[in-house]
Amino acid sequence: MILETQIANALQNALKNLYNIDIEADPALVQPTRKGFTGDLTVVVFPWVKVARKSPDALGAEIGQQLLENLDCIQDFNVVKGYLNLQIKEDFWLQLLEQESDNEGYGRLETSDEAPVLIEYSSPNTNKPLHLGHIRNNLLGHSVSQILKACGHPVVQVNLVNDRGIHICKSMLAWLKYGNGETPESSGMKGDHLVGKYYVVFDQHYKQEQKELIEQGLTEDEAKDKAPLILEAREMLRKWEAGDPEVRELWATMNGWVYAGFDQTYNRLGIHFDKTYYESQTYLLGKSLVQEGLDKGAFYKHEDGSVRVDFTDEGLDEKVLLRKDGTSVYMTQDLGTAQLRYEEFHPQKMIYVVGNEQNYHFDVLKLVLSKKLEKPFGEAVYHLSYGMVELPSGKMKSREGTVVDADDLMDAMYEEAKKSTEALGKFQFTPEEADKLYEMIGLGALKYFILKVDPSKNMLFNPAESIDFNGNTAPFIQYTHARIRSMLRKGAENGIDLSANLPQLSLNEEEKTLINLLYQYPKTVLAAGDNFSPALIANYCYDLAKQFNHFYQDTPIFKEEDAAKRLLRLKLSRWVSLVLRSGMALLGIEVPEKM
RNA sequence: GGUCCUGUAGUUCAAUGGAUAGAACGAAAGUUUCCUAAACUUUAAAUUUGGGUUCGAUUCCCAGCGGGACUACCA
Repeated sequence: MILETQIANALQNALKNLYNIDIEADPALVQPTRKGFTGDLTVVVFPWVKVARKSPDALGAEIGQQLLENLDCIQDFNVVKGYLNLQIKEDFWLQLLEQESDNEGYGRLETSDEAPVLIEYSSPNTNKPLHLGHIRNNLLGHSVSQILKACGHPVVQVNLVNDRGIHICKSMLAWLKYGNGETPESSGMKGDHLVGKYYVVFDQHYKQEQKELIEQGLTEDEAKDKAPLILEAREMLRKWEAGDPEVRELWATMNGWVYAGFDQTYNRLGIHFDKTYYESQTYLLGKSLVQEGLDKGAFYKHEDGSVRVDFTDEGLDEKVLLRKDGTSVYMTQDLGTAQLRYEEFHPQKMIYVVGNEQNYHFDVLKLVLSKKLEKPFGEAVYHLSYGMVELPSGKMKSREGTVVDADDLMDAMYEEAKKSTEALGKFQFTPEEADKLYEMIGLGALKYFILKVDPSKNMLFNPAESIDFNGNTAPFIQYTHARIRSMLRKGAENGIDLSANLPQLSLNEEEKTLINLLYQYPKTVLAAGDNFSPALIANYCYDLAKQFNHFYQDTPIFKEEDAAKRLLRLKLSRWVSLVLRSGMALLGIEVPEKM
């Protein structure tokens, strides 16, 4: 941002001096020069053409002349149709290279001591294993956390596990009836998958019962409501809420299986939480807030006994906050956890990574907290709303069995990575090295595939086509990194000292383009933080790797006879490898030394 | 019905209101006695339609058409 800020300030002065125009010295007025034009940075002068009463070309020339005279960093300028293109002195680029090419923290700010940003993500139910939708959630949450840290914010990552409710009772009941005491140990099944299996078993039997009842003359709705299994499940939930020891014990056991399974999946994905909340431990808190709102007259008791809030004047509907039987709904619980988190962490911001199907819910949550309960943290609530992962057949539906299981998908990616690596047969890896590499490549490809898409947009996943390893993918970037690392090892073997200083020398086009691109990295990290968008980092890494490969293709390094040029190119390569590693780490993706 | 989101090459994705709309996959054609060819080069191929605002619109506004979500005492 150094250049942009300097130029923006000089631009402000120039416009004032030349035409008595006042503008904000906004660094965003200075943008990278578009490919195909001469220059490094560009100012668009159209906005001031009218006020200055000059032609775009004349205006650009006059401003350019002022900047040239007043700024040391500018070498030259040219004007094309109102675009003022500035060329930066090579000295600036060379100095940047000398200063930053071995800085592993390049592009990252020191953590400040401001109030933390709290980010909730994952938020699974304990009645079924994680699927592709959860993967997008988890990857986004983790990556945004890393990006915010890199922007200097203290971050607290939290999970909220929905561990109670009718859905869990369904799995429990089916296991009691049809499980024959099956456990993860006895079946060799991962705990979350085992519990998920009985959730499906429940649904199958439940459907069968409904069918029979309909044949006896009941309507579909009646059958759904009167089937013996659902009555039993409800009874079980009632017992759970009453604290029945047997039900509670089974609940604890089966949830324990699920947590063990989740932990494996989380570990493999490389994510962790600073704190995990459980709905069973927090759902009561919300009720006191609902009471508080009732006392204040912010909510009202409907004639059927439920507590509701009216937002018809905000263009929304009325929303139930407490069921007529006094039990809590999702909203009740979210009110409580928000309060709890505020008291525990006093965060400047509370980010909820939740799919866009819940936009309405979070509009209401925020309104209730800020407008109705007048909580100081209401405005801190931020819904990081992301798009659905769709299959060619449409949305994933767990009940219809059209889900892509998270563990299966990771296994498949590993196998793909293994297959491609073995097909190339380039290196002899030990079994341990190979295993690590396949995991790195397979999961990298998966993570990148998901994170490169703008979070707010829906995306498509086609299970029939495996995720690519070529083109705009993680393996492409990983490969570029590995290549550079290999060069650096060779350089070290040949006794090239990368800490030596560069003499005065000039840069070729390829080199300058690369340095210019590396200069963009810190800005990109900040932009990714402002927009909560790992996609910006992913696309940056791809551009950098692509540009490096282009450079590498026709620029000799070890064969270069001029030792100074050789040194420059190696330093530049090292810098690229560090930034690639740093950027990929922000996405939660590791890069190999060899592949 | 109401509210909101969305529409870019055959396909999957890019483009703070700025220049000639970028990539990748797929298709066609090339590059290896040379630092890792999971690479590189070249070709063909796109802004849903109609208005408006603007010096300038893929981007902002309005309308139509297409797709999706929400509109639960589920989460």
